[in-house]
Amino acid sequence: MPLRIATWNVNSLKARLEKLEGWLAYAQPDVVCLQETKMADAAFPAMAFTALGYEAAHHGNGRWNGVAILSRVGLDDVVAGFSHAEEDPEVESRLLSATCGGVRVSSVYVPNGRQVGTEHFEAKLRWLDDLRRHLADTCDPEGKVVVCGDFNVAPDDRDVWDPRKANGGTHVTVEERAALAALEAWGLQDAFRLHHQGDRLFSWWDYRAGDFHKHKGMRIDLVLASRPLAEVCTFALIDRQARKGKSPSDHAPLVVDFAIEPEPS
DNA sequence: ATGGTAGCGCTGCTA
Repeated sequence: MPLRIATWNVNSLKARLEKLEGWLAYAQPDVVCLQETKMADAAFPAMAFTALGYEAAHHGNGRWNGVAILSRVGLDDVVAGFSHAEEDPEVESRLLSATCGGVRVSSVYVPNGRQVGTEHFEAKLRWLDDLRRHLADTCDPEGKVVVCGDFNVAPDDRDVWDPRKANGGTHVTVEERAALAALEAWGLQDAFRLHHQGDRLFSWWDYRAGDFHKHKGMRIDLVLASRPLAEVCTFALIDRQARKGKSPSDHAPLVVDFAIEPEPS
């Protein structure tokens, strides 16, 4: 059995818990990275996941952001935030790391950036660079490392519904793509692209204006894998079914399989 | 079509 790792921006764990529970039973992931739980740690429904066989860790402050990792192959050495916490960017709770079955897993929720040219956009670029530094400080790219989450960057024009219309907006700028490329240059590969080369294979669609049904979205949810894992990546799928039905998240989950045996914790 | 929807939580912010 391969090790199955998934990532899903659930856009409120409280609103999505029932849907997530059903999806876990259906997709059978070993490790799940969640983003936008919009929850405080005290409200995290750990018991719901325990009942399904998952250990869980959460890092959230309440109303916005919030990340979690669920694992049924062990959950050790949990760390919230960056290794270098000079300016304490972790007030926003966008990064959580843990070792699961011998894989160093990070769940990331990269800042949206709002508008190009604003302080929020600059903060997004700094955050991506902080993530690169954090990984370089704490991980070996020749080891088993995955960085999973909502990167709020569409890696290239195939990942945007209309590159011409998106031009000038966030998620598609040269600067954001360069920051993502710098992460990859450290030693990570976009696992989805190891198995799919097509365009318009999106993971997020705006709730507004019926964008999902117009196929107007972006691929911004990624699993980045170090070389030893990328070499044994056997499967990758964006589960569009989970974006349908009653009360969906605006993101679909991404599922990736690696042909490795989980190491005991 | 510079609109539109969802979540949180109670007013407007974030996405």
